[in-house]
Amino acid sequence: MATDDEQSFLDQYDPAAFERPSLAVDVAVLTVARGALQALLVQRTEHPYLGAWGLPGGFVSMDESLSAAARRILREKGGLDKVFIEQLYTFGDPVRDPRMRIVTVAYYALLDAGRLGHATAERRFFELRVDWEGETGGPVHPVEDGAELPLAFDHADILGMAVRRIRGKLDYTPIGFQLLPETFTLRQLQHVHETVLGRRVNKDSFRRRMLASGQLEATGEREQEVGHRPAELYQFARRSAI
Amino acid sequence: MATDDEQSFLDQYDPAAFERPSLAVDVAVLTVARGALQALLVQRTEHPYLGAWGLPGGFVSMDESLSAAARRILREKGGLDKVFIEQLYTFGDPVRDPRMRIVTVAYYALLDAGRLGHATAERRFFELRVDWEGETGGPVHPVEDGAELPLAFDHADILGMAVRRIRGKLDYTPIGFQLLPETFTLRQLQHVHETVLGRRVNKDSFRRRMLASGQLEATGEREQEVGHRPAELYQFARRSAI
DNA sequence: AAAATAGTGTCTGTAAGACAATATAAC
DNA sequence: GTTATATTGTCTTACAGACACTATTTT
Repeated sequence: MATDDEQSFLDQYDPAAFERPSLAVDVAVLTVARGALQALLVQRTEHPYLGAWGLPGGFVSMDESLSAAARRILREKGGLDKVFIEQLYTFGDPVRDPRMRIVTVAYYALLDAGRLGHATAERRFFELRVDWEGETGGPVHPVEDGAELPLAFDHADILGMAVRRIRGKLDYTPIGFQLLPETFTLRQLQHVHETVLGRRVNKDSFRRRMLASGQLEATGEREQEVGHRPAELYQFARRSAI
Repeated sequence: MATDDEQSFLDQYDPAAFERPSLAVDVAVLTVARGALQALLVQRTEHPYLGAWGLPGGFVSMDESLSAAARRILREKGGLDKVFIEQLYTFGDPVRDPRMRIVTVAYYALLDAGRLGHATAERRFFELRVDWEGETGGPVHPVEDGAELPLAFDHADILGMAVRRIRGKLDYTPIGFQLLPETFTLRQLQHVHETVLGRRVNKDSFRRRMLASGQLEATGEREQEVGHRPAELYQFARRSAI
């Protein structure tokens, strides 16, 4: 394929010739649990921000794609496998890290509350406080005992971006299902939407809209032992039917 | 601010200790002209893809932000200043560049057709062919004399992502105005929307929706010498009034 | 006057919000 | 039966699409 010219160029090319930023990946792992939006945080074991909480992250290896790096970090630092991830935004302020120039490609991951894993002293989920409506607003901080927890680096900005993104996508794409187990009731789905959006939604139109969307498939099963009339269990409709 | 421990850590940190990808920025400059969506392409003067057309791009300097790099590239390689830009997506396939590992942060820029600058042999706008509807679909190629023009690297993927992004944002954010001069008629705005979306839109409801959105401000002026009843000229309503 | 597009008014269909009525489980 | 929520049906309102009609400019 390559011409002689191009081959000789490639042979002579020195990849180390120029100084370059480091490249990292950070992942905002979000879930809905105990009626609130929550994010997975890990306690830093290195400088800078030693001991502070932050998003799981790490450097991109030379031979892995960005999404592969995100999945590896989720596995290594979050103990999580097979979760939904999507690229969020790339943060490249020259002074976002005091050590050196580090550009980070942020991803977000969505998880149903049944798969949180076990909390440890240095890795657990924190409730998020979003003090703005819709997609207006800036950083989002976790709270602990009612107090805002400061985060390392610009990770509160990354969480803010993640919340804006999923609020925006919730009504147009099937990401709400990623926050629920395999089967769920319409009430559970509505509850997830309300928690993510930070506002109540109309029950009747939510129900009609979801059923009309073609994204839901009735399983014929019903929820059990709920102290009232049990609701039908649905699952996310794979595109196969379309 | 830094503790003694942290200071000594920072002093000893060696930024060159690990191999890392190169970091570049590519910009998809889009405009609507001659009834079609167009993109600015430059002819490559180096290997790889010597002589092929591609998006203007370049490496990120150590002390500039990503958006500053995008603006610098627009100025240096596109001869453009003060244009609307927004981050699009980061492309990091390990083999997207045959030379070495290069991760690129793609931006898109929107320009009104009156500011295209003068075309040169190695830098000009090409019409884009989008052969899918809505936001479904993959790469987008430029066309020249009816034939698809192959692009360097994964730049057709970047153009595809840019088209999906602006189609999705058009109805919710005021990006349509970025593709028009300071003042414009409702027909011109509708024409821009139709060209970007790749489909006709209903004139009456478009007009009602735009006027009700509060994003438009009548100037009191009218278009001149058009061979029919002249339309009112509008401008994008700065948020000042809200 | 003819041509062409701007702009207004009205009707219809669709979907959301509101609310009432009925259904079905646990207790 | 009581309680609590699921599910269905109906009415109202808001808005998009469609279409008819009037307005205003150039030729």
